[in-house]
Amino acid sequence: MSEKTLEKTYEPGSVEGRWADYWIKEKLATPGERSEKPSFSMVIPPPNITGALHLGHALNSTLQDILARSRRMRGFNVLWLPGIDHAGIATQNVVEKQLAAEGLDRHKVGREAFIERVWKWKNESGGTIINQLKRLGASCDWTRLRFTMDEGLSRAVREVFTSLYKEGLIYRGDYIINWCPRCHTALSDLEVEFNETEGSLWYMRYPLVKPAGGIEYLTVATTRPETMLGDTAVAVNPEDGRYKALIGKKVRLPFVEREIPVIGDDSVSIEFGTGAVKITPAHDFNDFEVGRRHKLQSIKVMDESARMNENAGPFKGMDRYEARKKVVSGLEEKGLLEKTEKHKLMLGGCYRCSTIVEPTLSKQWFVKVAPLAGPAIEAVEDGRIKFVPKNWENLYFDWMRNIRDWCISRQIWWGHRIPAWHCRDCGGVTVSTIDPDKCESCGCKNIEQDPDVLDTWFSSALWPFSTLGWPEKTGDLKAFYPTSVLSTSFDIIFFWVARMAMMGLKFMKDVPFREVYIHALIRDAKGQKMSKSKGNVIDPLVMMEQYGTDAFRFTLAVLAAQGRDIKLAEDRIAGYRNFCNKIWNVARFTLMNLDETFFEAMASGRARVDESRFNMADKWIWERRNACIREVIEAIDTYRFDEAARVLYRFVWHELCDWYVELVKLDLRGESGAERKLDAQSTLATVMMDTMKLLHPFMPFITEEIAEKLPGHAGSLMAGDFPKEGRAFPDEAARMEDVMDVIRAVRNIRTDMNVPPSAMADCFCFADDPGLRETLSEGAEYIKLLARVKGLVIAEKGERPGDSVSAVAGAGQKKAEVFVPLGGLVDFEVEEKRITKELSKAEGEASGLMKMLGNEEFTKKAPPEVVEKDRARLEVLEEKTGKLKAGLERIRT
RNA sequence: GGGCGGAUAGCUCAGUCGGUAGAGCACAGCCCUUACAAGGCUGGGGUCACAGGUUCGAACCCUGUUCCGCCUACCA
Repeated sequence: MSEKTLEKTYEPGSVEGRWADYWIKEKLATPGERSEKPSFSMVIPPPNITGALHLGHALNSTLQDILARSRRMRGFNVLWLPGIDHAGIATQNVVEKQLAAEGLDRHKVGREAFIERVWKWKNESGGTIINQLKRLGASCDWTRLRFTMDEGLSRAVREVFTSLYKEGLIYRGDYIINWCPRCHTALSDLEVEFNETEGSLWYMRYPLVKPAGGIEYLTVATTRPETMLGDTAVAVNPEDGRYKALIGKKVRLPFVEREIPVIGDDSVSIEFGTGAVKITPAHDFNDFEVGRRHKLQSIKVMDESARMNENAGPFKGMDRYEARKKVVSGLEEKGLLEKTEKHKLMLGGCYRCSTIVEPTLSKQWFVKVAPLAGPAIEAVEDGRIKFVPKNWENLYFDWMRNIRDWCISRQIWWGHRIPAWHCRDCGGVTVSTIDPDKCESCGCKNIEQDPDVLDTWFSSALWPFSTLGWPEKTGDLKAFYPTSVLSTSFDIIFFWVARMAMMGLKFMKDVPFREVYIHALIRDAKGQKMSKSKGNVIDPLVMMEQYGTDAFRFTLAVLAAQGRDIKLAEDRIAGYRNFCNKIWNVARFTLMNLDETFFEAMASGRARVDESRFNMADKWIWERRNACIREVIEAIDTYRFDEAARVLYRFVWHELCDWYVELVKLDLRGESGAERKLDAQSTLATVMMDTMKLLHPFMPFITEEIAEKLPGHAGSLMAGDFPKEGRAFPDEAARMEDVMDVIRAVRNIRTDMNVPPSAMADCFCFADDPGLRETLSEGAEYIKLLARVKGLVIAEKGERPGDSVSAVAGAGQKKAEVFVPLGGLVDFEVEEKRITKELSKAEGEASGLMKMLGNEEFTKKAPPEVVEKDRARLEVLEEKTGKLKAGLERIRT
């Protein structure tokens, strides 16, 4: 007995923390400085500093960890760089809430003190997700942890901003942007989330200044009546016969009594509404464009909180929704409201606070995207960046080709402050990487830095090179840029992938990553999106606590099929918890069977696995092991994590545990001699260790815990190597399968004939093929042990034993007829049914094959190997049906 | 409106070259056989959404239909 015994069940809670700490303490995820090994690098998609680990993070981190650990074990110099982003708006919201609780607000506190406060919050409670990732076992290089507001990364931001500005790719201008009236900041197009809402369409009459041809007024339809106060035109389609004559005429805007022109513009749909559209350039994206085309005046009617301003006449001071009601009722009183219809529309809300966004004219900083997008499109077109699965490329192209300029300024304080200084004297703008002390234009010192900060995604776009030290020319950049792969969710292809591609190509002259793996989205068991409001959120930390991190990780991996959403049900995790326990117990079995003699042999080097000393069972498991290694590597390299996990599951449970462990028990008992016992122990121990290595990228904790106790292992699996395929034994493995088939056939008979498991049976195997007889003789002890057989006879043919039940065994080329005598216990009726069933199945299959082989078209046109395969199959089936028929004959006579 | 994806066992899903439809879970029967009852053995269960087409042969390729997701869009 080994001293290293295991508990009967696996207790993840007691081992996970120890290993997580150990990996970090030993810095096992830190790549070698000057490594000869090929590089493999990834940057983590930086989670928000305000965030907690959710299933999306857990999935993505698990998959990345599988990549990182397997590559590391396979001899790559792996860098997986972790970090977090500063989440400008979200973080500011958190701290503003704190201030509000103290009866303060950021304006009372002041900019400098406020930012200090945010840093304080960051240091105290920000980035909890980092610890949660460590808990998940993520093998990031924690010594390289980065934060978007770090000094180095901030320098990269300034460098990029300045460079793009000098090149004219960053500009400042009056544009219509999405404004959040609660956060008081501009939002980029992507930060607005649209939802279908039940609204109304109001039909409003604008009186003509000079009624003509009996027409008194023009009716326009709108979903936002309050914006009419800022209307500066009414547009109609120039092709619209109804209104053609009115183009150039004027209408009088109710309430504010402004005279505005009727204009012709192609963008107006003739069919929708009345065919006449009110134009509010200061509060609508489309109207803004129309306004530019027709050089219309823009009149803002709301302030930064979306309250009506001085331009709103009698509605000044009202909230926009109150104003809407008052405008509608006012029009009604004047008889200018024609009708109201129910109308579904898409309303945009702030992605941080869901407040309905107000399109507003405002002075903002923009990145001119088109010149940057071109090269980024090309990089995907010519394959320098590959998407997996490939169809996501379409989404990328669509967006990149229809891209609008990116609004990068935010009216908040937490973030990278825009490195632009405005001159109070001459109005000139000075943009610089280092704080200037005078105006570039007039040389005066009366300058002031722009108050705005940059969109958080601006710094995230630089992440793949800023984290490696850019703009310094560092060794890390040289070794790890471009990164090998970026793993992320499809919903940030726009936010992040596309922008990284643009910035990487612009500033590094190379793609930021060679492959982009887009993982699935996790939904609940019913296929619904998880959300706090629905209450169907599964907390990964709770799952890890309850079922063990390894079980949880394995579940995520096995569900991560490409191109499909993941429906996560808790009982799946429980299922893989059982798998962990199975692994634990086969390890337990192994350790229980490695005795003193074995350890002594180990010490003297005699217990090394020796392929030339394998017996039939050893060769079979070795063959399966080789296949497992091959298939796992192939699957991981093509991002088929589900396939890899399935292969492992099958190997461990159905090959190693169900068969090899049962087969090897014979030799472990010492009945085949001490030498054979030692060989069996060596094979078992080796296969177990290899199994731990194979599983390690998926289940890092349990595998380390077990490997530590297995003989001949020191240190960590993580730092060790990955198993390599060994010698192949295809023919020997097939022979083992023939033996297994006989075992299955006997078990089958036993169950069907209700032979109690405790009763031993006799068995006769008749086989024409001498090779098969030899195989079965070699496997005789296995058949006895695993099919619970007492007396076993193997012969070419013989007297059919009396009162026996028969079956035909063999998945291989040749069939054996198996008889189990049951004394007086045979229920011939049951037996007849059994055989008839099997016979009809075989005959059905055979007749299908015969029909096909009888078809000349098939034999002529199908590839010869397919025809040959089917011929052989038919032959085997005919042998089988013959034997079954003979069996039936015997029963009936 | 445009685009993408899906429909295979009771459930969740694999199925890569077009060549015998698979797994896990669930279910049923028997079993506490010394690694494991979070287990073992055995079994039942499918018109591959529907209709055509291509082919010797289709779950797979093509066309159309139905249903279900998701993403996008300036019909105010």
